[in-house]
Amino acid sequence: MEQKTKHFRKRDAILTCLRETKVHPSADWVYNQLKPEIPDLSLGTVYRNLSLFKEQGLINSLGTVGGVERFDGDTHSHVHFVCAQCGTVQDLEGMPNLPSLRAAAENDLGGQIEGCQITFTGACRECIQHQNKEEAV
Amino acid sequence: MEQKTKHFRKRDAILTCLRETKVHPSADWVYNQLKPEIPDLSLGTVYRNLSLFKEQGLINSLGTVGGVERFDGDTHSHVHFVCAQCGTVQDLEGMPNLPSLRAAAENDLGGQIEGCQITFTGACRECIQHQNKEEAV
DNA sequence: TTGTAAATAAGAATCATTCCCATTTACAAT
DNA sequence: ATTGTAAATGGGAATGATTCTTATTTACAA
Repeated sequence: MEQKTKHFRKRDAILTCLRETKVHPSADWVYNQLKPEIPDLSLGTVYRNLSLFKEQGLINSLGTVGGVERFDGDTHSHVHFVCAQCGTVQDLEGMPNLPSLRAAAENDLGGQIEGCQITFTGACRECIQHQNKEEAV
Repeated sequence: MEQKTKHFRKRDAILTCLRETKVHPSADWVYNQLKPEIPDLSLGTVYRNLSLFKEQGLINSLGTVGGVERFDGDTHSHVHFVCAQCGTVQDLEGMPNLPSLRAAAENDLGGQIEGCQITFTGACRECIQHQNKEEAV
């Protein structure tokens, strides 16, 4: 019974992991993150639960980056920036006018809007710095 | 030489196909659309050229819908609506404040912004109507 | 202790996308 | 016209993320 203290639902561990990180991870990242503390964790379980959380609205999907789906445990309305080179995702705060944008969209559409996703792409600061170094050689 | 008139680069056919439709198609859709008039077209060629166009900025990718990448031959700045049920994509016109949004993002970021993608999700008019019919039974 | 429904592990299956290489095409030089 | 050659392509194999299947394990209540 020494497991009792360390034992928790894997489901909870996956959700907690997602909520505690800001890297907007993939399923595989979550799996590798948890594997050391939960050695008998299966990748299928990570996929299954992420998919479940998504249905329940507990997390959001950012869509795919480089062919791999990325998730966000922070469901409050915000904007993302994705570096096209390294795949890093960061949050952008202080975006104005999001509600007015949604209102305008609702106005233009015959359907029912449920969600909105705003993603900027480009090159992050680190990738730009690395490029500059290479060019200097 | 009777091919001469009908012959054009497959590359051109793919780009034209994408520019003439508003369905924001997948690679597979483009392939099936062109196959009757170009029987020896290969799916690999469609993927290869779409990928090339994307690099060259001739087309945009909308990301994946239901696990399949969707493309847009219309590169002018606009907003999309994706029906989560049937996967239909439509353009939303008349969105205000997009430039101010980008300016705010640029301000908040240490990197270089190159693109912006705004996507609303929900249920399109047709899917809502179908649901209502079913509920009435 | 037992029944049972949910959760899981492990690995097979699926399927969109990419890769590889032999062949074909376009086009310029001869 | 012929030839050379670099780009484009077809076809099919390879890849890899994701989903599915099934037997097993767990939690928990009776």
